[in-house]
Amino acid sequence: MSTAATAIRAFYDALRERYGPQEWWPAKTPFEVMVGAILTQNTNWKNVEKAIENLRKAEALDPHALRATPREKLAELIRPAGYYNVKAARLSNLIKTLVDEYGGDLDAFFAGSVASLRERLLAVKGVGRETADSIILYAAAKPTFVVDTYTYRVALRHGLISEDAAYEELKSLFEDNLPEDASLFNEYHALIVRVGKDHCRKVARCEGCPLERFPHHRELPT
DNA sequence: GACCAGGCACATC
DNA sequence: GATGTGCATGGT
Repeated sequence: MSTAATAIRAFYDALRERYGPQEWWPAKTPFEVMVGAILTQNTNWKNVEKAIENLRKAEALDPHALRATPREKLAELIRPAGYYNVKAARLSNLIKTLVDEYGGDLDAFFAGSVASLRERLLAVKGVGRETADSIILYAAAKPTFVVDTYTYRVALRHGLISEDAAYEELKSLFEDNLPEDASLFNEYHALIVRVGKDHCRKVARCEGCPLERFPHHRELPT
């Protein structure tokens, strides 16, 4: 087995042992996962929760209701999540596709291969690679590895990648060295976010990190 | 008051 | 293809 594969698996074991199952994504339904995936772009999850709660209270948290909500009203409701005008437009784009082309039926929207679903999602303006992968993994429960800032930081700080590693490179690093299993990808990404929040922020607190015994403490780019 | 947080599209070179 | 910029709230 390659060095990378050994490290990827050892990291997982160490994280899983320390933290246990994460039971992601923190949402009640696949549709809420989709909404949350847009709202959490470059944004603290706590703020997203407030926005989702506003949508719920306004009874706008389902495909058809959200489709019928005017842009300005939507922006107002999701305000706590920040970038509210941009996100209202992005959310509208995604919901418009879901409702107008798939009748608001998530199973229909999610049908087919991971590759085809990913293309379908990336065609929506406002859905980039991380958002698409999050929806595929956490809403559709299909195997794709989600890369985010935490994935990058943890992998860089612990010597798995170089500073200029691209998204797809990081994604392949995990996918090529793990069995193709949606449950495993789900758990692994959630654990990375967990250790990222606890220990691997821009200003790292490496003491007590479950990955402490691995090569670490490489500086992050500014 | 600065810094940070589970990105993305767009302009420009 | 790489790099820079606007978008915005709420917690530390």
